[in-house]
Amino acid sequence: MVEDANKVFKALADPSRRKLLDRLFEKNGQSLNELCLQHDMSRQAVMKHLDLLEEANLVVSIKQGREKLHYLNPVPIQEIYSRWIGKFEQPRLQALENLKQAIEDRENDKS
Amino acid sequence: MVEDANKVFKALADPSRRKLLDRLFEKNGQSLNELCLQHDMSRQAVMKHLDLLEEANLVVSIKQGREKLHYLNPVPIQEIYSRWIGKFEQPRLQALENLKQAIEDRENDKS
DNA sequence: TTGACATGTAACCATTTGGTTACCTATACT
DNA sequence: AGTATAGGTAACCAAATGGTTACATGTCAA
Repeated sequence: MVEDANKVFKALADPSRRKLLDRLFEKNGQSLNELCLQHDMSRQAVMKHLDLLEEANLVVSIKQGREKLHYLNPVPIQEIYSRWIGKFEQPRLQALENLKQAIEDRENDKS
Repeated sequence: MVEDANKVFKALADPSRRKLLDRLFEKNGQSLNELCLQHDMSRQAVMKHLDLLEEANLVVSIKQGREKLHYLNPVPIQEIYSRWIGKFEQPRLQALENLKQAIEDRENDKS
């Protein structure tokens, strides 16, 4: 599966969708209606958000009778971390050092 | 500084802005014009993206003469990871552990 | 089989977003 | 002083986004 990082980032960009992930984190396998109870918008709006989360592969759903149960899939988040975010963490201290140095240089120019 | 996670997520949601961060990762402290050379859009558009990155505190800039130099600030990304993303990773490792255990159990049943 | 419930689809709307062009300001170089 | 260079502001535009309402479909249970 070639995961589309852009879809994941876009999906994570909206607070309502992050809240949905939070709710699923608290209780996995909730139905659409169940998730709607905690969100102050129409069922259809919640469904749209869930669709985006599914397209980003952050949520997996299973139809069970007339209900559709939603499960968290943490893999894309982990992939984003290791492939994209992690590389910023390692040089973090060095970057801060460079920043500090740049500021100090500027201060020296003033005096 | 109470960092606004929403601004960070929104800033990271656009591929052009992630590319800007990537360019700064390769070479820190670039000027606006320098960054424009690698992006197929107007200088003003790049500037807007950099403004958003600054508002999200992902980039810090310093005016030096007539140039404005841009530096990467990895702190918000690290904070997002530890506060929000990390909590999804931990259960994932647990899930993998469970899977590993299940496989080992099955292997033991065979023997 | 009929009614209630859970989900799906479609049309529509306001606001945000990501880009443009045109013009303005500030600094450096001769 | 005058010109080139680097950056800033503003008005504008098309498309994407996040929501709505109205209606349709599928499933359970009496």
